[in-house]
Amino acid sequence: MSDSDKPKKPQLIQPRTLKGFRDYLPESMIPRERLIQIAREVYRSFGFSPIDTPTLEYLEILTGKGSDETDRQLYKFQDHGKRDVGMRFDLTVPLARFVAQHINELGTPFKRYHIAPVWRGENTQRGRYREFMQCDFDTIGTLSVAADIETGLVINALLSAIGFERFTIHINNRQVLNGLLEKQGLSEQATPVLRSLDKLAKTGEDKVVAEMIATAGTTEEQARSVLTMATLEGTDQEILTQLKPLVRGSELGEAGVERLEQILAGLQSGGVPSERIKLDVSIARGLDYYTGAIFETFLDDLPNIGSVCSGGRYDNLAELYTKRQLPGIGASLGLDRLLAAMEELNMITKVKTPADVLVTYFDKGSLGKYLEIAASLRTAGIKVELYPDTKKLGQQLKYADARGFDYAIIAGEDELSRDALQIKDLKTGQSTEHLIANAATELAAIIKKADSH
RNA sequence: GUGGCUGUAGCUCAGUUGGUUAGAGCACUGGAUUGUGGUUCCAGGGGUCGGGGGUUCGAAUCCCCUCAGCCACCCCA
Repeated sequence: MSDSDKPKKPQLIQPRTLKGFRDYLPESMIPRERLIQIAREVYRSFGFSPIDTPTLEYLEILTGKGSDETDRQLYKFQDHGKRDVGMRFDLTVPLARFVAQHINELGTPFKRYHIAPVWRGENTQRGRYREFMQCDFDTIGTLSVAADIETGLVINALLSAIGFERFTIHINNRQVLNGLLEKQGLSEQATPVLRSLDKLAKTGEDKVVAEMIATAGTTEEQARSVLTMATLEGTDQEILTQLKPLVRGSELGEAGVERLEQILAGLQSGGVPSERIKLDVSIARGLDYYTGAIFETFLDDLPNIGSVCSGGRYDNLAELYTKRQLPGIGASLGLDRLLAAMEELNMITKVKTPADVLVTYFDKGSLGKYLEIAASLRTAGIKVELYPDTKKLGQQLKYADARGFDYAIIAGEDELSRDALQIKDLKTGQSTEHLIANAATELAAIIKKADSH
């Protein structure tokens, strides 16, 4: 038989995902959804409302602020109607468009949260993907310090609800930085100066000074004075005291310091433990549009992973799309970073099922009975899976074990003849017999008790 | 976008100076006289050695290209 006569193998397409794009298996999706669920509940508990916007926007909406970086990272193409479109690269630009378009219906202040994927065609690295989730919350249309404080309260509530106890919210105010720059005659070069300053923790003082001289054209003296302020140390109160003379004479700077004092006091009133708050004059965040309070949150046990929740105040969110000035403040939870951190800190229990209980399919003729049992358990709020085949009990339990179920229901002819079933605790291996009629309430109580531990 | 490192089974890797039918552990599927898992034992499925081209009698092994991953830089609106 020659090669050409051999039956051809069907040509298979290699299953693969695009660079920077990921599949999520149940094992990783379950903790992921849990985190998103917690974020939703916390946001809602502060009165933020959910919104969503389209994945695709007109290209001009997204490139409005255009820079080379935008071009490099934006996924863009022409749709079938020859329109130039792009995929959103963050949730802030769509929010700006959204409020410009709907602010009259929404009214101010407007508080929204938005949890959705965004796309950036940037180079991949650990923790940096081309498709990733953002979890933003923002308050639009108020300058009140109450909104600034609330942002910190939300961050505290979020991380606490997720299960973190040891974390620090670093707080700064761009006004202070800008006030100082104003005094130094560096207002024009604010952006490159702050961009350099933001690298302080990473590269060290001398390099930052060198970069400021090189890229922002400052004198060494100017650069040093910016650093003097940025490297102030001590308690929050001590830093505030040292800050005051440094900004004296700059209206902006003085207002900024006062604002910081109010925010710190407010967070305390709001119940945030003082060890979780740190006035940090060195954080600037690269983003140009921040004009007021700035937040970055670090895990005390894993500071190297970077900020897991950051944000800040901006003066004019939607200036590209409307004449109406809309100030606001918001922040974003770094979902991927947080999940990576939780994994590293062993805060994630590995399960492959969302269900609590596996109902084994034991006696072939009793499928109806098993369906009834499963239904009654669900009615009691228990998540239940019914095994679909009458395999040997040992194998069904093996399945339950491998997937991470906590309990199995076992009921063969013997139990069913007594209108009873066994609840087997898969962690301890012990089983108890219950009347079917009472099983749902009793199991719900058992689960509740186990959860509270 | 720039530079460096890596790529053998789903995962972690072994594979002698290029030499027959490419291996192990874990995982997966099934079984160990048909009502109880996480231990053990047995068996099985699964790999065009990332892909393409080249050198060679012969390539997982050497060369080129490409794709993907990791690290650093850039950047992070």
